[in-house]
Amino acid sequence: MNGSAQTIAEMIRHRLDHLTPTERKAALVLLGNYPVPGLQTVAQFAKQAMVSNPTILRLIAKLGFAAYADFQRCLRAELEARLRSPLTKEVPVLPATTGETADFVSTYWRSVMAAMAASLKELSVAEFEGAVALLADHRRPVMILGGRLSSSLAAQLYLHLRELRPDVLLINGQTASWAEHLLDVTAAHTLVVFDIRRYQEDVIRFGQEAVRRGARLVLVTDEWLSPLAAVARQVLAVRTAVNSHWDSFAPISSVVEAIIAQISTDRWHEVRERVEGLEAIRRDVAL
Amino acid sequence: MNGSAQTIAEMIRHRLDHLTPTERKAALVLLGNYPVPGLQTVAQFAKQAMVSNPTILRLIAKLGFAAYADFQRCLRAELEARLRSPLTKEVPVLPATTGETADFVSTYWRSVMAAMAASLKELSVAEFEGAVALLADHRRPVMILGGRLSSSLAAQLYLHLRELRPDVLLINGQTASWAEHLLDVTAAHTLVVFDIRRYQEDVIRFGQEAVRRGARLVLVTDEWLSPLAAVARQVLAVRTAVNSHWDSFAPISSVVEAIIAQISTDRWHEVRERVEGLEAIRRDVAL
DNA sequence: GAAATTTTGTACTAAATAAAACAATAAGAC
DNA sequence: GTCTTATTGTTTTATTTAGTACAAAATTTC
Repeated sequence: MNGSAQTIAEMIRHRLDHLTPTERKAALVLLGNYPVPGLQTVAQFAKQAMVSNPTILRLIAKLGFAAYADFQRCLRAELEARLRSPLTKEVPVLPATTGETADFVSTYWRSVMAAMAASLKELSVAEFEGAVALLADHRRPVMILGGRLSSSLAAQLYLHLRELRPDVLLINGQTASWAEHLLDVTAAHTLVVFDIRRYQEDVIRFGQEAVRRGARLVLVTDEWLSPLAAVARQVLAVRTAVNSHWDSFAPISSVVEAIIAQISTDRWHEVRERVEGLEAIRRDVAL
Repeated sequence: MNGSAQTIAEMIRHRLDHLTPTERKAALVLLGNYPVPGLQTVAQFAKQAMVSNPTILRLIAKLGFAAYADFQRCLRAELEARLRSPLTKEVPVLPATTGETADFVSTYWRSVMAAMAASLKELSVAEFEGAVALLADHRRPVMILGGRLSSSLAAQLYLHLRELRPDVLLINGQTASWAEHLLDVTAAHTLVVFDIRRYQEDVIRFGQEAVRRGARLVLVTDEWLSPLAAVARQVLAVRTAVNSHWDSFAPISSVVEAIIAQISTDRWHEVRERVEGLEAIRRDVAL
């Protein structure tokens, strides 16, 4: 068996670009509601992913498994480790290194830091730089969209990016009103979507339609990858699973800040001018 | 099909005394690390439970399934529902030290992690717990306010806290419209303010006036402390200074999440009921 | 634009699996 | 202690399943 401690989900994400289009389709279905599709028979998995049986087998082979049964065994082992704590039980306590306290905040904090560390390892520098290039390009108007909970992250990017450049739009409010924004999307646009579990149908549809209209999509998502990963130009995936019933936004927040920081550094002369201009205006208006 | 409202685990527990000793043995193995044994083949399951194949099949039959495949389909459906829900717990992943790269993201990321680590040391557990107590108290309506950039953090707290309890209000929009909210503030209110450098005059005035009206103020701020610290009941201060022209929100975001996590854990029964109720409504409205 | 190569699906085979029939064992009744 | 019944395991049989060979299609290369 492959001795590495990484999950199959991570393996897939890592090799996603080395897969053929159809294989990627199947892989994304698996990640979409991981790991259930992989627990079915090859035929069922293939049907769900709308590919043929051999494609599934080829995918599994590329991941380094000698047989489909081995792959399933692996998935079940992961699942077992992951489900070990039932809902009713107390939140597991992380091992505290000597001298450190074991209160709730500290424990939680450490699990966030663990997620941050894991995210750093998994975040693709190439994807990140691609996203920065798109967002730093003033000729490309930017639209930003988030889900029900992740809309605060969309807001964070919006509020900061707006300081750095013009033509930034935050899509919020009722879903029904999104149609008008979609109508305005052109091939010149860059769309940033925040989509983390559970992935939102309306957000996904918006992203897909925007891509169909030629926009370039930057997707910020969690380790299980939103279905939008299939059509995104750049995928920024981080670890959000922490010691809580809710996902942590800290790693995502850091991605947003890192983008802002990189743009600020790369184009500091422009940015500085703009920020100073903004402050002057605020000062004047306040009086 | 069977009464699909209950899980297979519940079905088994319910019928445990009507099973033969060997069947019970198998059933308990299944419950032991549910649902993984049931996702294997009959032979594997039987071997793990140290019973014969037909015993497994008889057990499955007694649970009301016509075929083993049906039973597995059911288990997978359960699993899917369980893993998709925000009620799911994740096992935290611990950081693994690795060869360090020196690209921009990595460097930035490390400075955020340093800020996180510093924040953990400086964050007062007593202040945190006091804040949680205030926000968990349903008799106290909550108002949330953020500054120009930190309003995304206010939104984050609002979006999550709203999932856990009623009477949560986010103050946004134009400064001029804040007056009406201020008028509604009573001594029963808890006000949460996010104020980080550079501290905003209007936000500070709002906080001061709210305290004058008897509200209790929870202040979330940076290491340099907003002037509001003078009148705040609880001050949650974290390190936000990082390797950038802008402050990092990750530590603040983590404070927000830690509050949400603590409330979710402490009052899990209430919270679970509420979250399930919300999901039911969302499902219904979607139709 | 034709040839070569890669990608993907169809048709088939060999192996494993679920399920049934039957035999053996254990438990309980009288 | 023998008979009856309930319980469990062994063997066998159809299916289903994973896996393979090969052809079609799509893509790339020249």
